[in-house]
Amino acid sequence: MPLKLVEIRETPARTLGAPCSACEIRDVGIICGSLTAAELGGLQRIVSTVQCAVGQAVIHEGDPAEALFNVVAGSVKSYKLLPDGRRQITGFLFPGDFLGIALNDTYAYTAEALQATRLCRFPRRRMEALLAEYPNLGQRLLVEASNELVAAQDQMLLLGRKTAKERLASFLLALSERAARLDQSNSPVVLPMSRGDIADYLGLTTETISRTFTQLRRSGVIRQAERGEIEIVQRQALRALTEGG
Amino acid sequence: MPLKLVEIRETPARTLGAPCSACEIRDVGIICGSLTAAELGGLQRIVSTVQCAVGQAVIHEGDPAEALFNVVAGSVKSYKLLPDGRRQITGFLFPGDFLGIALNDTYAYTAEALQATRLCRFPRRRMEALLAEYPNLGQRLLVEASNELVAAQDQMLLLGRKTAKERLASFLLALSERAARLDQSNSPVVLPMSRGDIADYLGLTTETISRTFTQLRRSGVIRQAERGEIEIVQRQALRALTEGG
DNA sequence: CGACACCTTGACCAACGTCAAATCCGGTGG
DNA sequence: CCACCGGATTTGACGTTGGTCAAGGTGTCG
Repeated sequence: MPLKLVEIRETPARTLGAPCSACEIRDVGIICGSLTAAELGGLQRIVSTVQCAVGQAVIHEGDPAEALFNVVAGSVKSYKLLPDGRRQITGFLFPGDFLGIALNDTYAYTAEALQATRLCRFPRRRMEALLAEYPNLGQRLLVEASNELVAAQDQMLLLGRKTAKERLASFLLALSERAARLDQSNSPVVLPMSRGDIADYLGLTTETISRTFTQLRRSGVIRQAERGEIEIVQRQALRALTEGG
Repeated sequence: MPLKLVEIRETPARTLGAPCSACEIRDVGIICGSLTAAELGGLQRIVSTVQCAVGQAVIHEGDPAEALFNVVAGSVKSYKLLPDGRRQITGFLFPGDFLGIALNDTYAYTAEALQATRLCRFPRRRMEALLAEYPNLGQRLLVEASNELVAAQDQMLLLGRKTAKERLASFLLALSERAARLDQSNSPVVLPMSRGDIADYLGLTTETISRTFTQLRRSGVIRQAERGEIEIVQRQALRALTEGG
Protein backbone atom coordinates (compact mmCIF):
# COMPACT_ATOMS: atom_id res chain seq x y z
CA MET A 1 0.00 0.00 0.00
CA PRO A 2 1.56 3.30 -1.02
CA LEU A 3 1.11 6.34 1.17
CA LYS A 4 -2.48 7.27 0.73
CA LEU A 5 -4.52 9.38 3.07
CA VAL A 6 -7.20 7.64 4.99
CA GLU A 7 -10.54 8.91 3.85
CA ILE A 8 -13.09 7.88 6.34
CA ARG A 9 -16.61 9.01 5.97
CA GLU A 10 -18.25 9.43 9.33
CA THR A 11 -21.83 10.00 10.12
CA PRO A 12 -22.23 12.10 13.28
CA ALA A 13 -24.53 9.45 14.62
CA ARG A 14 -26.30 6.38 13.38
CA THR A 15 -29.27 7.25 11.30
CA LEU A 16 -32.60 6.57 12.89
CA GLY A 17 -33.34 4.24 10.03
CA ALA A 18 -30.73 1.80 11.30
CA PRO A 19 -30.75 1.79 15.10
CA CYS A 20 -28.39 -0.45 17.03
CA SER A 21 -31.33 -2.61 18.04
CA ALA A 22 -31.69 -3.58 14.39
CA CYS A 23 -27.97 -4.10 13.86
CA GLU A 24 -27.13 -6.98 11.56
CA ILE A 25 -24.32 -8.22 13.80
CA ARG A 26 -26.02 -7.68 17.13
CA ASP A 27 -26.08 -11.38 17.85
CA VAL A 28 -22.45 -11.84 16.84
CA GLY A 29 -20.68 -9.05 18.65
CA ILE A 30 -20.18 -9.51 22.33
CA ILE A 31 -20.43 -5.81 22.98
CA CYS A 32 -23.81 -4.99 21.53
CA GLY A 33 -25.39 -8.39 21.93
CA SER A 34 -26.97 -9.03 25.32
CA LEU A 35 -27.16 -5.44 26.47
CA THR A 36 -30.24 -3.88 27.98
CA ALA A 37 -32.24 -1.39 25.96
CA ALA A 38 -30.86 1.43 28.12
CA GLU A 39 -27.26 0.35 27.57
CA LEU A 40 -27.81 -0.04 23.88
CA GLY A 41 -29.33 3.41 23.79
CA GLY A 42 -26.28 4.82 25.54
CA LEU A 43 -24.00 3.21 22.99
CA GLN A 44 -26.14 4.45 20.17
CA ARG A 45 -25.75 8.05 21.33
CA ILE A 46 -21.96 7.94 21.00
CA VAL A 47 -21.49 5.69 17.99
CA SER A 48 -20.73 6.74 14.45
CA THR A 49 -20.14 4.64 11.35
CA VAL A 50 -16.93 4.57 9.34
CA GLN A 51 -16.38 3.05 5.94
CA CYS A 52 -12.97 1.86 4.74
CA ALA A 53 -11.82 0.89 1.27
CA VAL A 54 -9.40 -1.97 0.65
CA GLY A 55 -5.97 -1.17 2.05
CA GLN A 56 -7.10 1.80 4.09
CA ALA A 57 -5.81 1.99 7.63
CA VAL A 58 -8.40 2.29 10.37
CA ILE A 59 -5.87 2.99 13.11
CA HIS A 60 -2.11 3.52 13.13
CA GLU A 61 0.39 2.02 15.56
CA GLY A 62 1.60 4.77 17.87
CA ASP A 63 -1.26 7.20 17.23
CA PRO A 64 -3.22 8.43 20.26
CA ALA A 65 -5.99 5.94 20.89
CA GLU A 66 -9.06 8.11 20.48
CA ALA A 67 -11.61 5.49 19.63
CA LEU A 68 -12.61 1.85 19.76
CA PHE A 69 -14.17 0.10 16.78
CA ASN A 70 -16.46 -2.79 16.15
CA VAL A 71 -16.32 -4.46 12.74
CA VAL A 72 -19.77 -4.59 11.16
CA ALA A 73 -19.00 -5.82 7.64
CA GLY A 74 -15.83 -6.70 5.77
CA SER A 75 -12.56 -7.75 7.37
CA VAL A 76 -9.45 -6.19 8.84
CA LYS A 77 -5.85 -7.18 9.54
CA SER A 78 -3.93 -5.74 12.47
CA TYR A 79 -0.15 -5.78 12.53
CA LYS A 80 3.05 -4.53 14.12
CA LEU A 81 6.22 -3.59 12.24
CA LEU A 82 9.92 -3.72 13.06
CA PRO A 83 12.07 -0.79 11.89
CA ASP A 84 13.48 -2.86 9.02
CA GLY A 85 10.05 -3.74 7.71
CA ARG A 86 9.53 -7.18 9.17
CA ARG A 87 5.86 -7.50 9.93
CA GLN A 88 3.81 -9.56 12.35
CA ILE A 89 0.08 -9.69 11.79
CA THR A 90 -1.50 -10.00 15.22
CA GLY A 91 -5.00 -10.79 14.07
CA PHE A 92 -7.64 -10.88 11.38
CA LEU A 93 -10.91 -9.26 12.41
CA PHE A 94 -14.36 -10.13 11.11
CA PRO A 95 -17.86 -8.81 11.74
CA GLY A 96 -18.52 -8.67 15.46
CA ASP A 97 -14.85 -8.36 16.38
CA PHE A 98 -13.56 -5.53 18.48
CA LEU A 99 -10.67 -3.30 17.49
CA GLY A 100 -8.52 -1.25 19.83
CA ILE A 101 -9.74 -2.77 23.04
CA ALA A 102 -6.40 -2.01 24.65
CA LEU A 103 -7.34 1.07 26.64
CA ASN A 104 -3.85 2.48 26.53
CA ASP A 105 -3.01 5.96 25.38
CA THR A 106 -1.67 4.94 21.99
CA TYR A 107 -2.60 2.16 19.59
CA ALA A 108 -0.29 -0.83 19.83
CA TYR A 109 -0.78 -1.82 16.20
CA THR A 110 -1.93 -0.70 12.79
CA ALA A 111 -5.22 -2.03 11.43
CA GLU A 112 -5.97 -2.08 7.72
CA ALA A 113 -9.05 -3.10 5.78
CA LEU A 114 -8.73 -6.32 3.77
CA GLN A 115 -11.98 -5.61 1.97
CA ALA A 116 -14.43 -2.77 1.84
CA THR A 117 -15.24 -2.59 5.53
CA ARG A 118 -17.80 -0.89 7.71
CA LEU A 119 -17.14 -0.27 11.39
CA CYS A 120 -18.87 1.28 14.38
CA ARG A 121 -16.70 3.89 16.03
CA PHE A 122 -16.87 4.64 19.76
CA PRO A 123 -14.94 7.70 20.97
CA ARG A 124 -12.84 6.58 23.88
CA ARG A 125 -13.69 9.41 26.26
CA ARG A 126 -17.40 9.00 25.78
CA MET A 127 -17.01 5.24 26.00
CA GLU A 128 -15.33 5.59 29.37
CA ALA A 129 -18.13 7.80 30.60
CA LEU A 130 -20.56 5.13 29.46
CA LEU A 131 -18.59 2.49 31.33
CA ALA A 132 -19.10 4.41 34.55
CA GLU A 133 -22.81 4.67 33.85
CA TYR A 134 -23.36 1.06 32.76
CA PRO A 135 -21.04 -1.33 34.65
CA ASN A 136 -22.43 -4.19 32.63
CA LEU A 137 -20.81 -2.70 29.55
CA GLY A 138 -17.39 -2.83 31.18
CA GLN A 139 -17.90 -6.49 31.99
CA ARG A 140 -18.68 -7.20 28.35
CA LEU A 141 -15.46 -5.48 27.36
CA LEU A 142 -13.60 -7.50 29.96
CA VAL A 143 -15.02 -10.74 28.56
CA GLU A 144 -14.01 -9.63 25.08
CA ALA A 145 -10.48 -8.78 26.23
CA SER A 146 -10.36 -12.08 28.03
CA ASN A 147 -11.19 -14.00 24.88
CA GLU A 148 -8.62 -12.06 22.91
CA LEU A 149 -6.06 -12.93 25.55
CA VAL A 150 -6.82 -16.63 25.24
CA ALA A 151 -6.50 -16.39 21.46
CA ALA A 152 -3.21 -14.52 21.82
CA GLN A 153 -1.83 -17.29 24.02
CA ASP A 154 -2.86 -19.92 21.49
CA GLN A 155 -1.06 -17.88 18.86
CA MET A 156 2.08 -17.75 21.01
CA LEU A 157 2.05 -21.54 21.19
CA LEU A 158 1.64 -21.66 17.42
CA LEU A 159 4.42 -19.16 16.72
CA GLY A 160 6.82 -20.53 19.27
CA ARG A 161 6.39 -24.26 18.89
CA LYS A 162 4.47 -25.42 15.83
CA THR A 163 5.82 -26.51 12.44
CA ALA A 164 4.77 -24.84 9.20
CA LYS A 165 2.21 -27.54 8.45
CA GLU A 166 0.75 -27.39 11.95
CA ARG A 167 0.51 -23.61 11.73
CA LEU A 168 -1.37 -23.60 8.46
CA ALA A 169 -3.68 -26.40 9.61
CA SER A 170 -4.45 -24.51 12.83
CA PHE A 171 -5.10 -21.35 10.85
CA LEU A 172 -7.50 -22.95 8.39
CA LEU A 173 -9.39 -24.73 11.12
CA ALA A 174 -9.68 -21.57 13.21
CA LEU A 175 -10.92 -19.58 10.21
CA SER A 176 -13.44 -22.28 9.42
CA GLU A 177 -14.75 -22.36 12.98
CA ARG A 178 -14.94 -18.59 13.06
CA ALA A 179 -16.94 -18.62 9.84
CA ALA A 180 -19.27 -21.23 11.29
CA ARG A 181 -19.99 -18.96 14.25
CA LEU A 182 -20.67 -16.07 11.88
CA ASP A 183 -22.93 -17.56 9.25
CA GLN A 184 -23.49 -21.21 10.14
CA SER A 185 -21.62 -22.35 7.05
CA ASN A 186 -17.97 -23.29 7.24
CA SER A 187 -17.32 -24.78 3.84
CA PRO A 188 -15.65 -23.62 1.81
CA VAL A 189 -13.49 -21.33 3.94
CA VAL A 190 -13.13 -17.82 2.55
CA LEU A 191 -9.64 -16.32 2.67
CA PRO A 192 -9.89 -12.57 2.15
CA MET A 193 -6.17 -12.16 2.85
CA SER A 194 -3.15 -12.77 0.60
CA ARG A 195 -0.54 -15.50 1.01
CA GLY A 196 1.81 -12.81 2.25
CA ASP A 197 -0.68 -11.83 4.95
CA ILE A 198 -1.08 -15.44 6.03
CA ALA A 199 2.70 -15.76 6.15
CA ASP A 200 3.06 -12.67 8.33
CA TYR A 201 0.34 -13.98 10.61
CA LEU A 202 1.92 -17.42 10.99
CA GLY A 203 5.53 -16.25 11.25
CA LEU A 204 6.53 -17.80 7.91
CA THR A 205 7.20 -16.64 4.32
CA THR A 206 4.91 -16.49 1.31
CA GLU A 207 6.84 -19.32 -0.30
CA THR A 208 6.48 -21.62 2.69
CA ILE A 209 2.74 -20.90 2.85
CA SER A 210 2.40 -21.69 -0.82
CA ARG A 211 4.38 -24.91 -0.54
CA THR A 212 2.43 -26.02 2.52
CA PHE A 213 -0.88 -25.34 0.75
CA THR A 214 0.34 -27.54 -2.10
CA GLN A 215 1.29 -30.25 0.38
CA LEU A 216 -2.16 -30.19 2.03
CA ARG A 217 -3.82 -30.19 -1.38
CA ARG A 218 -1.73 -33.15 -2.63
CA SER A 219 -2.50 -35.16 0.50
CA GLY A 220 -6.21 -34.57 -0.11
CA VAL A 221 -6.92 -32.79 3.15
CA ILE A 222 -8.09 -29.61 1.44
CA ARG A 223 -9.26 -28.70 -2.05
CA GLN A 224 -8.93 -25.46 -3.97
CA ALA A 225 -12.41 -24.07 -4.56
CA GLU A 226 -12.87 -20.58 -6.03
CA ARG A 227 -9.95 -18.21 -5.98
CA GLY A 228 -9.57 -17.14 -2.34
CA GLU A 229 -11.54 -20.08 -1.06
CA ILE A 230 -10.51 -23.53 0.10
CA GLU A 231 -12.63 -26.46 1.02
CA ILE A 232 -11.75 -28.66 3.98
CA VAL A 233 -12.15 -32.20 2.66
CA GLN A 234 -10.91 -34.16 5.67
CA ARG A 235 -11.67 -32.09 8.73
CA GLN A 236 -10.56 -34.78 11.15
CA ALA A 237 -7.21 -35.16 9.41
CA LEU A 238 -6.72 -31.39 9.40
CA ARG A 239 -7.47 -31.27 13.10
CA ALA A 240 -4.89 -33.97 13.71
CA LEU A 241 -2.30 -31.98 11.74
CA THR A 242 -2.96 -29.08 14.06
CA GLU A 243 -0.92 -30.59 16.86
CA GLY A 244 1.42 -32.82 14.96
CA GLY A 245 -0.81 -35.89 14.58
CA MET B 1 8.48 -31.77 37.84
CA PRO B 2 7.19 -35.26 38.59
CA LEU B 3 3.56 -35.74 39.47
CA LYS B 4 3.21 -34.28 42.91
CA LEU B 5 0.03 -33.13 44.52
CA VAL B 6 -0.40 -29.45 44.98
CA GLU B 7 -0.38 -28.68 48.64
CA ILE B 8 -1.64 -25.23 49.11
CA ARG B 9 -2.12 -23.84 52.53
CA GLU B 10 -5.00 -21.42 52.60
CA THR B 11 -6.02 -19.08 55.29
CA PRO B 12 -9.81 -18.58 55.30
CA ALA B 13 -9.19 -14.87 55.21
CA ARG B 14 -6.31 -12.51 55.61
CA THR B 15 -5.28 -12.15 59.22
CA LEU B 16 -6.17 -8.85 60.79
CA GLY B 17 -2.50 -8.30 61.43
CA ALA B 18 -1.91 -7.90 57.68
CA PRO B 19 -4.85 -6.07 56.11
CA CYS B 20 -4.86 -5.29 52.41
CA SER B 21 -4.34 -1.63 53.21
CA ALA B 22 -0.92 -2.55 54.54
CA CYS B 23 -0.09 -4.88 51.66
CA GLU B 24 3.51 -4.77 50.58
CA ILE B 25 2.64 -4.73 46.89
CA ARG B 26 -0.30 -2.40 47.05
CA ASP B 27 1.53 0.21 45.01
CA VAL B 28 2.67 -2.31 42.43
CA GLY B 29 -0.45 -4.25 41.65
CA ILE B 30 -2.98 -2.52 39.48
CA ILE B 31 -5.85 -4.29 41.18
CA CYS B 32 -5.32 -3.32 44.77
CA GLY B 33 -3.50 -0.07 44.19
CA SER B 34 -5.74 2.95 43.65
CA LEU B 35 -8.91 1.46 45.05
CA THR B 36 -11.15 3.21 47.54
CA ALA B 37 -11.23 2.01 51.12
CA ALA B 38 -14.65 0.47 50.49
CA GLU B 39 -13.46 -1.42 47.45
CA LEU B 40 -10.39 -2.62 49.26
CA GLY B 41 -12.56 -3.76 52.11
CA GLY B 42 -14.73 -5.71 49.71
CA LEU B 43 -11.69 -7.41 48.26
CA GLN B 44 -10.36 -8.18 51.69
CA ARG B 45 -13.55 -10.01 52.61
CA ILE B 46 -13.14 -12.53 49.80
CA VAL B 47 -9.37 -12.91 49.62
CA SER B 48 -7.29 -15.74 51.03
CA THR B 49 -3.57 -16.34 50.88
CA VAL B 50 -1.91 -19.30 49.22
CA GLN B 51 1.68 -20.36 49.50
CA CYS B 52 3.44 -22.40 46.80
CA ALA B 53 6.76 -24.22 46.90
CA VAL B 54 9.12 -24.34 43.94
CA GLY B 55 7.60 -26.34 41.10
CA GLN B 56 4.12 -26.45 42.53
CA ALA B 57 1.29 -25.69 40.14
CA VAL B 58 -1.06 -22.89 41.12
CA ILE B 59 -3.55 -23.63 38.36
CA HIS B 60 -3.81 -26.34 35.71
CA GLU B 61 -4.67 -25.87 32.04
CA GLY B 62 -8.17 -27.18 31.46
CA ASP B 63 -9.29 -27.11 35.10
CA PRO B 64 -12.45 -25.15 35.92
CA ALA B 65 -11.41 -21.57 36.59
CA GLU B 66 -12.55 -21.12 40.16
CA ALA B 67 -10.28 -18.31 41.21
CA LEU B 68 -8.09 -15.43 40.19
CA PHE B 69 -4.72 -14.81 41.80
CA ASN B 70 -2.45 -11.91 42.44
CA VAL B 71 1.25 -12.63 42.97
CA VAL B 72 2.47 -11.11 46.23
CA ALA B 73 5.98 -12.54 46.52
CA GLY B 74 8.06 -14.94 44.45
CA SER B 75 7.56 -15.63 40.76
CA VAL B 76 5.51 -17.87 38.50
CA LYS B 77 5.68 -19.22 34.95
CA SER B 78 2.57 -19.92 32.93
CA TYR B 79 2.63 -22.29 29.99
CA LYS B 80 0.68 -24.32 27.46
CA LEU B 81 1.59 -27.81 26.27
CA LEU B 82 1.15 -29.71 23.01
CA PRO B 83 0.23 -33.42 23.27
CA ASP B 84 3.79 -34.45 22.40
CA GLY B 85 5.27 -32.36 25.18
CA ARG B 86 6.34 -29.25 23.30
CA ARG B 87 5.87 -26.35 25.66
CA GLN B 88 5.29 -22.63 25.20
CA ILE B 89 5.71 -20.43 28.24
CA THR B 90 3.23 -17.59 27.86
CA GLY B 91 4.54 -15.43 30.65
CA PHE B 92 6.59 -14.97 33.78
CA LEU B 93 4.70 -13.37 36.63
CA PHE B 94 6.17 -11.25 39.41
CA PRO B 95 4.76 -9.50 42.47
CA GLY B 96 1.79 -7.39 41.48
CA ASP B 97 0.97 -9.48 38.42
CA PHE B 98 -2.42 -11.01 37.90
CA LEU B 99 -3.00 -14.66 37.17
CA GLY B 100 -6.07 -16.14 35.50
CA ILE B 101 -7.60 -12.91 34.37
CA ALA B 102 -9.24 -14.75 31.49
CA LEU B 103 -12.75 -15.03 32.87
CA ASN B 104 -13.50 -18.16 30.89
CA ASP B 105 -14.81 -21.33 32.41
CA THR B 106 -11.52 -23.21 32.31
CA TYR B 107 -7.93 -22.11 32.71
CA ALA B 108 -6.15 -21.68 29.38
CA TYR B 109 -2.74 -22.50 30.81
CA THR B 110 -0.86 -24.07 33.68
CA ALA B 111 0.95 -21.83 36.15
CA GLU B 112 3.83 -23.09 38.26
CA ALA B 113 5.90 -21.43 40.96
CA LEU B 114 9.51 -20.66 40.02
CA GLN B 115 10.35 -19.88 43.62
CA ALA B 116 8.59 -20.09 46.93
CA THR B 117 5.62 -17.91 46.06
CA ARG B 118 2.80 -16.24 47.95
CA LEU B 119 -0.40 -15.26 46.18
CA CYS B 120 -3.72 -13.68 46.99
CA ARG B 121 -6.61 -15.84 45.90
CA PHE B 122 -9.96 -14.38 44.81
CA PRO B 123 -12.79 -16.89 44.27
CA ARG B 124 -14.26 -16.16 40.89
CA ARG B 125 -17.93 -16.17 41.91
CA ARG B 126 -17.39 -13.79 44.77
CA MET B 127 -15.14 -11.67 42.58
CA GLU B 128 -17.92 -11.33 40.03
CA ALA B 129 -20.32 -10.28 42.73
CA LEU B 130 -17.81 -7.68 43.80
CA LEU B 131 -17.50 -6.45 40.23
CA ALA B 132 -21.21 -5.76 40.17
CA GLU B 133 -20.92 -3.87 43.45
CA TYR B 134 -17.80 -1.87 42.60
CA PRO B 135 -17.67 -1.01 38.88
CA ASN B 136 -14.33 0.63 39.39
CA LEU B 137 -12.87 -2.77 40.16
CA GLY B 138 -13.97 -4.09 36.80
CA GLN B 139 -12.26 -1.19 35.09
CA ARG B 140 -9.02 -2.01 36.88
CA LEU B 141 -9.29 -5.58 35.64
CA LEU B 142 -9.95 -4.30 32.14
CA VAL B 143 -6.85 -2.12 32.26
CA GLU B 144 -4.86 -5.09 33.49
CA ALA B 145 -6.20 -7.31 30.70
CA SER B 146 -5.48 -4.55 28.25
CA ASN B 147 -1.86 -4.37 29.31
CA GLU B 148 -1.52 -8.13 29.08
CA LEU B 149 -2.94 -7.97 25.59
CA VAL B 150 -0.35 -5.41 24.52
CA ALA B 151 2.41 -7.57 25.99
CA ALA B 152 1.02 -10.63 24.20
CA GLN B 153 1.14 -8.79 20.89
CA ASP B 154 4.73 -7.77 21.48
CA GLN B 155 5.49 -11.40 22.19
CA MET B 156 3.83 -12.46 18.93
CA LEU B 157 6.12 -10.08 17.06
CA LEU B 158 9.07 -11.56 18.91
CA LEU B 159 8.08 -15.18 18.27
CA GLY B 160 7.05 -14.66 14.69
CA ARG B 161 9.72 -12.33 13.39
CA LYS B 162 12.77 -11.87 15.61
CA THR B 163 16.10 -13.71 15.50
CA ALA B 164 17.49 -15.59 18.48
CA LYS B 165 19.74 -12.70 19.47
CA GLU B 166 16.92 -10.17 19.17
CA ARG B 167 14.66 -12.40 21.27
CA LEU B 168 17.13 -12.76 24.10
CA ALA B 169 17.98 -9.05 24.04
CA SER B 170 14.27 -8.15 24.17
CA PHE B 171 13.76 -10.58 27.03
CA LEU B 172 16.62 -9.25 29.15
CA LEU B 173 15.61 -5.67 28.58
CA ALA B 174 11.98 -6.37 29.44
CA LEU B 175 12.99 -8.21 32.62
CA SER B 176 15.25 -5.35 33.58
CA GLU B 177 12.55 -2.77 33.04
CA ARG B 178 10.06 -4.87 34.97
CA ALA B 179 12.50 -5.10 37.86
CA ALA B 180 12.99 -1.36 37.77
CA ARG B 181 9.24 -0.83 38.15
CA LEU B 182 9.22 -3.27 41.07
CA ASP B 183 12.12 -2.18 43.20
CA GLN B 184 13.76 0.78 41.49
CA SER B 185 16.92 -1.19 40.82
CA ASN B 186 17.46 -2.87 37.50
CA SER B 187 21.03 -4.04 37.69
CA PRO B 188 21.90 -6.77 37.87
CA VAL B 189 18.85 -8.51 36.39
CA VAL B 190 17.68 -11.51 38.40
CA LEU B 191 16.71 -14.59 36.39
CA PRO B 192 14.70 -16.92 38.60
CA MET B 193 13.99 -19.23 35.65
CA SER B 194 16.19 -21.86 33.99
CA ARG B 195 17.68 -21.71 30.49
CA GLY B 196 15.07 -24.23 29.46
CA ASP B 197 12.30 -21.94 30.70
CA ILE B 198 13.77 -18.99 28.81
CA ALA B 199 13.98 -21.18 25.71
CA ASP B 200 10.34 -22.22 26.00
CA TYR B 201 9.36 -18.60 26.48
CA LEU B 202 11.30 -17.36 23.45
CA GLY B 203 10.45 -20.24 21.13
CA LEU B 204 14.04 -21.56 21.05
CA THR B 205 16.05 -24.40 22.63
CA THR B 206 18.22 -24.48 25.74
CA GLU B 207 21.31 -24.79 23.56
CA THR B 208 20.48 -21.75 21.48
CA ILE B 209 19.81 -19.71 24.62
CA SER B 210 23.13 -20.78 26.05
CA ARG B 211 25.01 -19.98 22.85
CA THR B 212 23.33 -16.60 22.54
CA PHE B 213 24.17 -15.72 26.15
CA THR B 214 27.79 -16.58 25.37
CA GLN B 215 27.65 -14.35 22.29
CA LEU B 216 26.26 -11.40 24.26
CA ARG B 217 28.85 -11.96 26.99
CA ARG B 218 31.73 -12.13 24.49
CA SER B 219 30.61 -8.92 22.78
CA GLY B 220 30.62 -7.19 26.17
CA VAL B 221 26.96 -6.23 26.18
CA ILE B 222 26.21 -8.22 29.33
CA ARG B 223 28.27 -9.69 32.16
CA GLN B 224 27.68 -12.76 34.27
CA ALA B 225 27.15 -11.64 37.86
CA GLU B 226 26.04 -14.14 40.50
CA ARG B 227 24.56 -17.41 39.36
CA GLY B 228 21.09 -16.55 38.06
CA GLU B 229 21.93 -12.91 37.62
CA ILE B 230 23.26 -10.97 34.69
CA GLU B 231 24.39 -7.39 34.51
CA ILE B 232 23.56 -5.22 31.53
CA VAL B 233 26.83 -3.48 30.70
CA GLN B 234 25.80 -1.66 27.53
CA ARG B 235 22.10 -0.94 27.80
CA GLN B 236 22.00 1.12 24.63
CA ALA B 237 23.65 -1.64 22.62
CA LEU B 238 21.27 -4.21 24.07
CA ARG B 239 18.32 -2.03 23.12
CA ALA B 240 19.65 -1.78 19.59
CA LEU B 241 19.95 -5.57 19.40
CA THR B 242 16.29 -5.76 20.32
CA GLU B 243 15.16 -4.82 16.83
CA GLY B 244 18.08 -5.91 14.76
CA GLY B 245 20.35 -2.85 15.21
C1' DC C 1 31.63 -37.56 48.23
C1' DG C 2 28.43 -38.83 44.81
C1' DA C 3 24.15 -38.22 42.32
C1' DC C 4 21.75 -35.23 39.64
C1' DA C 5 20.06 -31.39 37.35
C1' DC C 6 21.55 -27.61 34.77
C1' DC C 7 24.53 -25.36 31.70
C1' DT C 8 27.96 -25.04 27.95
C1' DT C 9 30.17 -26.39 23.79
C1' DG C 10 30.95 -28.91 19.48
C1' DA C 11 29.64 -31.45 15.22
C1' DC C 12 26.20 -32.20 12.22
C1' DC C 13 21.47 -31.71 10.23
C1' DA C 14 16.94 -30.16 8.61
C1' DA C 15 13.24 -26.97 8.34
C1' DC C 16 12.49 -23.00 6.58
C1' DG C 17 14.30 -18.70 4.25
C1' DT C 18 16.32 -16.53 0.10
C1' DC C 19 16.77 -15.80 -4.57
C1' DA C 20 15.15 -16.48 -9.05
C1' DA C 21 12.19 -17.89 -12.67
C1' DA C 22 7.83 -19.53 -14.52
C1' DT C 23 2.90 -19.32 -14.33
C1' DC C 24 -1.53 -17.64 -13.33
C1' DC C 25 -4.94 -14.12 -13.16
C1' DG C 26 -7.58 -10.00 -13.25
C1' DG C 27 -7.74 -5.60 -15.25
C1' DT C 28 -6.92 -2.39 -19.19
C1' DG C 29 -6.91 -0.58 -23.55
C1' DG C 30 -6.84 -1.22 -28.50
C1' DC D 1 -12.72 -9.97 -28.32
C1' DC D 2 -7.98 -10.25 -27.49
C1' DA D 3 -3.07 -8.87 -26.44
C1' DC D 4 -0.64 -6.95 -22.86
C1' DC D 5 0.74 -5.53 -18.16
C1' DG D 6 1.59 -6.02 -13.21
C1' DG D 7 0.91 -8.21 -9.08
C1' DA D 8 0.11 -12.59 -6.74
C1' DT D 9 1.19 -17.34 -6.54
C1' DT D 10 3.78 -21.41 -7.39
C1' DT D 11 7.91 -23.96 -7.99
C1' DG D 12 12.84 -24.96 -7.98
C1' DA D 13 17.77 -24.60 -6.40
C1' DC D 14 20.42 -23.47 -2.81
C1' DG D 15 21.81 -21.21 1.80
C1' DT D 16 21.37 -20.27 6.80
C1' DT D 17 19.58 -20.17 11.26
C1' DG D 18 18.61 -22.65 14.78
C1' DG D 19 17.59 -27.70 16.15
C1' DT D 20 19.44 -32.31 17.38
C1' DC D 21 22.57 -35.30 19.36
C1' DA D 22 26.34 -36.02 22.23
C1' DA D 23 29.96 -35.07 25.40
C1' DG D 24 31.84 -32.70 29.08
C1' DG D 25 31.68 -29.16 32.88
C1' DT D 26 29.67 -26.99 37.09
C1' DG D 27 26.98 -26.21 41.07
C1' DT D 28 23.84 -28.12 44.63
C1' DC D 29 22.08 -31.00 47.98
C1' DG D 30 21.79 -35.13 50.48
